[in-house]
Amino acid sequence: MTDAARPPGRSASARRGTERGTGHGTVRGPGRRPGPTETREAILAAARDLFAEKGYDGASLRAIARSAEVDPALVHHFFGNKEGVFVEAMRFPLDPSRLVPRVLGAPRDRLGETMVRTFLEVWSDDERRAPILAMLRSAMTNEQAAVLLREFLTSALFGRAGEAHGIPMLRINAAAGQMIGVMILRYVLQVEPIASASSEELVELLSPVIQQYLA
Amino acid sequence: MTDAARPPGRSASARRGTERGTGHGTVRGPGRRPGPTETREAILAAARDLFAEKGYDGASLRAIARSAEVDPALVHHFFGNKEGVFVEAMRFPLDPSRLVPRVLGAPRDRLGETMVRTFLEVWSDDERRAPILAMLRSAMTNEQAAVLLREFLTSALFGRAGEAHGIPMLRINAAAGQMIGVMILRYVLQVEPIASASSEELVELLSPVIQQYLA
DNA sequence: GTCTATATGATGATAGAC
DNA sequence: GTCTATCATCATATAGAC
Repeated sequence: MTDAARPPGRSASARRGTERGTGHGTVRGPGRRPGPTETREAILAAARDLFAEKGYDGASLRAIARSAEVDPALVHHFFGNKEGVFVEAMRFPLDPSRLVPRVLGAPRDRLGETMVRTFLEVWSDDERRAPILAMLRSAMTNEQAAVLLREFLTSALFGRAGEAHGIPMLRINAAAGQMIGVMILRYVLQVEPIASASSEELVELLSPVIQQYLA
Repeated sequence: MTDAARPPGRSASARRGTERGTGHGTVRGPGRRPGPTETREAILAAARDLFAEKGYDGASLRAIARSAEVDPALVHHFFGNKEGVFVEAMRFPLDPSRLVPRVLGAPRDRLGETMVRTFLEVWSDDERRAPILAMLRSAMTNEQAAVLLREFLTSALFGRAGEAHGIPMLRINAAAGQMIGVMILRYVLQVEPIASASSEELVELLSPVIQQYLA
């Protein structure tokens, strides 16, 4: 179902406040409520966080509803089923059509550094890390999610990079493996000292290796 | 409502399908059966497989019992609770006191190659890959498992390597990240072409990088 | 749009019969 | 040692009232 029917403008509402139900702080005039816009987004935000933390199987619809402070039945109402919530929450985890050209558009002798910086930039940002972590965690134990992530990696990222610059696919895989592995150690397992290392330290450490793979 | 009559679903006492044997060829005289040895091991074998496939949270005790063809209550009888099964199944996923010296005992100019070969050897073997995959999958979504794996990595593997050879810990982390990331792409996500690459191809591809980190 | 109520089934765990 | 029976809790999903 498309979100064709959106109420115009007007975003003031006490929907997600600390208290719900009777007695909002904001006085609302007569007329219909602002519509599903806010609730829908609240559910998606909660879903992204929970999928990121627990993976697809570990994040329950009820927990998502609880976190978004809505009724579990509403989640079904908006998205049909759990898979619907997931694919919607995973929409545009990152935009490869922007990121890949940015990395590969760098001077040939700085490909490695640029890729490392791009990776670190995305993973440092909570908002952008969440959907990626969600995909990764889900793909580790859920076959459907694994297929989704594999397709995304091969066609949207690796393929785009390979055909445009003639870099052997195996080397792209190795470079990606280096970055993914480091991100898991840093952000998931939180192994020291790499978890606390600064971005600059990591750029210095990893750039030569990625450069070696890509050039 | 109490569902009093639950169909057992399988025949009375078809004990084990695969003959796991006692291991020693000695003929046993009359008397009582060898005890719980077989059943216990069967449960652990099934647990290792299921934890490897689904991770800690995804593998249920009932599924483990089903796979081992024993009653679910037996699992509790032997191991107390789910955590008990897990720690028992994870006993000696690999022996760091053998592997680390083997890698670091190599000639200095072949450290990288030796580490890559050791990694590939362990991961290529289904029996040895299973418990590692189980730990990794579990650690991705379960905090307790993550602590377990982090402790194991830092103290048993990285620490041992670092203090003995004066290699900066951050470089060890980076090398481990490279190998872990590649193993995930190869064995979990099964991204091509790295999933189908031969061991020799990977040795050629990865050894220089690991060498660079460790030397 | 929102919620109550409910159908249906799986999970971890325990008590106790043989 | 092995199993039946049961508990309390959680899950996904649906039907339908307001």
